[in-house]
Amino acid sequence: MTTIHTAPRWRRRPEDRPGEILAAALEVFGEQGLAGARIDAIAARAGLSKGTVYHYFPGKEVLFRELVRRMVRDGTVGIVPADAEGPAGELLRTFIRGVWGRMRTPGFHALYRLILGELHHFPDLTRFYADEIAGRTVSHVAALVERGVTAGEFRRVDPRAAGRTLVALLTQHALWAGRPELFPHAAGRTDDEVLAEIDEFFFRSLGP
Amino acid sequence: MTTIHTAPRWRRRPEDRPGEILAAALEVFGEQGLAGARIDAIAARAGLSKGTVYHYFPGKEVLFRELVRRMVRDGTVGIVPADAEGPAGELLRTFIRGVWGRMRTPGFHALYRLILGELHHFPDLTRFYADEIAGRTVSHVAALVERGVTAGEFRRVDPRAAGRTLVALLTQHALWAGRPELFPHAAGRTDDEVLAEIDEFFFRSLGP
DNA sequence: CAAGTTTTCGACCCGCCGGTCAACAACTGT
DNA sequence: ACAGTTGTTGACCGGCGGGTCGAAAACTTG
Repeated sequence: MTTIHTAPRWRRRPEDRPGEILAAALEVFGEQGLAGARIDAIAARAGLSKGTVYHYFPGKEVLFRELVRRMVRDGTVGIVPADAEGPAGELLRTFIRGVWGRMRTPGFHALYRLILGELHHFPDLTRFYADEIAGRTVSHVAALVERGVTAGEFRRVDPRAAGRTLVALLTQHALWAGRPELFPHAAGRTDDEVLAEIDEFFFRSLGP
Repeated sequence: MTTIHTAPRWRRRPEDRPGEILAAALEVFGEQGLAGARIDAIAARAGLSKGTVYHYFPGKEVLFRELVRRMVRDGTVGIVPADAEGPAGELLRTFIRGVWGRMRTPGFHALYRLILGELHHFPDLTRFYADEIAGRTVSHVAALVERGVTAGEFRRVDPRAAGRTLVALLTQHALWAGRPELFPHAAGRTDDEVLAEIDEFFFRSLGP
């Protein structure tokens, strides 16, 4: 008599589940919004059943909070480096490439949509995002611009205005690039071309 | 015996109802999203009961469609004027002021949020928006920039890239200005100051 | 391999909300 | 003043989906 070791119908992988669930949640929340997302859909996209989701997260709202909090935190890592050496223009260009790279990942759209559309339900997360992301990035650019101004590398501009300008250009172009069916202006442009456009316009207006 | 004409408990105003309902719907949809908005809430905000909403609109989705369609259509009127006389710089500045004025109304946020977050449920509206708004505005700016370039008023730039730049700046700054608790960068700036920033940056990078 | 542990499943419960409808109140015409 | 019309109401229904829970399957330990 041969004992047949069939493959188990499913495996226990408690280490990986939370991450898988959060990844699926980002997709579904990003497409359907907080209210429109169904837990069944998140579970299915993660290859699980609903009960398992509730085994790791106590409810929809907590899952949402955890997701946003993690995304926002991870989004900052590496984006805002300690002040480095070199001309401000170079530092700004590496910063631009770094931010652009992150913004062109599929997760960025979902996250931005959630921040814009759902974050007001969570005042603490609103404050967290405003402080950790929105405020910091502009301030960081402003600091770099200011260095360039005092070094005579750029003309005298309001550093914070320049920071807003750059962040606005990057954000909006990333949004457009991710939804070509909705924003046809950028159709046919590669990421590098778009980046070159932004670079050209931004630094041109900083020149003396 | 005196006949007392008490004021009626409610009045029949069939002409005004659709508009009132749509206005309330814009607010509630804007705050809660398509799935999160409750018809009761829309009715209450319009000072009506749920049944009346269903008297004028056959259902939630149709109400949403009607709302977006009307908003998008009204949003274009006057924004894109026929080609007028004068230097391109002047035409661009009046265009900028016009667009900025519309974008700084409270309805713009709600609408933009809905376009970004919900419009993918309605492919026909997606196409409609892409064609009527997103495409046209950038093309319009590009046309004006091109005039300025051939007239020697601006340096030689890619007109469409310039169009994207301007629209990106206006859109993001309007978004920020409407949510200061989420985007603290622009705190304390008046609309005119923001507009001056955009103007300065944009035209500076068009100069020879 | 047996007993114990923990992950996973899926059937079930129940409150909420989109949608319905009959009654009613505000109008209109005569 | 009365009948007819229709805008408006609010109680009601049914399905959907968030959340629960017992049982079964996958591991672990000895």
